[in-house]
Amino acid sequence: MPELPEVEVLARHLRPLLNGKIIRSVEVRRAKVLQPTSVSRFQKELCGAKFVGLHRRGKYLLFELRQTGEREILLLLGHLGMTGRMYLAPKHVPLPKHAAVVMHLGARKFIYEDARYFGRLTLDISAVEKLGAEPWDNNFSAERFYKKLKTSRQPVKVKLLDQALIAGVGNIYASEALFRAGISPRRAANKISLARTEKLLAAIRAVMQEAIDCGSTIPLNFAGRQKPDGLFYFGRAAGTPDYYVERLCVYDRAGQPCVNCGRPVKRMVQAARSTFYCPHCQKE
DNA sequence: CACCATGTTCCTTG
DNA sequence: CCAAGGAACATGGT
Repeated sequence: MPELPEVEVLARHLRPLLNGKIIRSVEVRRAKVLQPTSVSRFQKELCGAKFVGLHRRGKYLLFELRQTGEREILLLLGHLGMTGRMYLAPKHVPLPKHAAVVMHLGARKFIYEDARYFGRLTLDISAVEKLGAEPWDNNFSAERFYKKLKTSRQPVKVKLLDQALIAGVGNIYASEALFRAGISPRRAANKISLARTEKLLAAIRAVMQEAIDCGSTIPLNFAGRQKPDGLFYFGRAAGTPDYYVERLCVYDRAGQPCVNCGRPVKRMVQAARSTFYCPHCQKE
């Protein structure tokens, strides 16, 4: 469930649940997700530690932990990959098939499960240093965005997925933001005007903020495995009965009418990923 | 069986 | 050296 808005909503959900909880023991069922941290080091560092904070950076979660009586804060980095989930469950419930890491917290346990094991839960936090700006970072102006885009001839859609440029945009919200800004996904990054870049940055922020608001409003079951559980790509804001009615404008809507002009939404492949767009509303 | 999937990293090619 | 493209990772859904 993994672009910036989903991770942000998850962080807000988990923060109060984990805060103050002490890790009694750690079960690693798939060592791959800890890499390059070893299972023994992971267990040694985490056992007895207390959760004292939780932050999001891009699509990453940063858990802050502290051993009793110690000053130093230990950082644990989480990433959900494509199919990762993190949630708390009562201690006695059976583990899901793809549980990768389980932290026993007493009455409850913290579960990281991931059907495809593309995600991470590791003490190696080096990935965060490589990230670009947060979309709302005051230091990240349209001018700076524009200068970054100037250095590449790649299609703008592909550049939006570059986490070193701007952190947190994934395949769904890249298409949505470009539709919102009226920019063709095919447009070369270095050929976008400053004025268009301003529209694009505003669109990215708006699309992300609306998704966060949506995810904060609709009922979510983070432990569930049904389609809308813990996800809100397909949610509609406010707790209306039809909350999983399509909310996105173009993503996964190939062949359906554009919400703007009524002409069919198209799908194409860029850098081996699907892009959805309206050829009429998004000119080159 | 074929093809698709919210992400990142590594290898190859030009 | 760099940018760009594609495969790999591993599993499940349609």
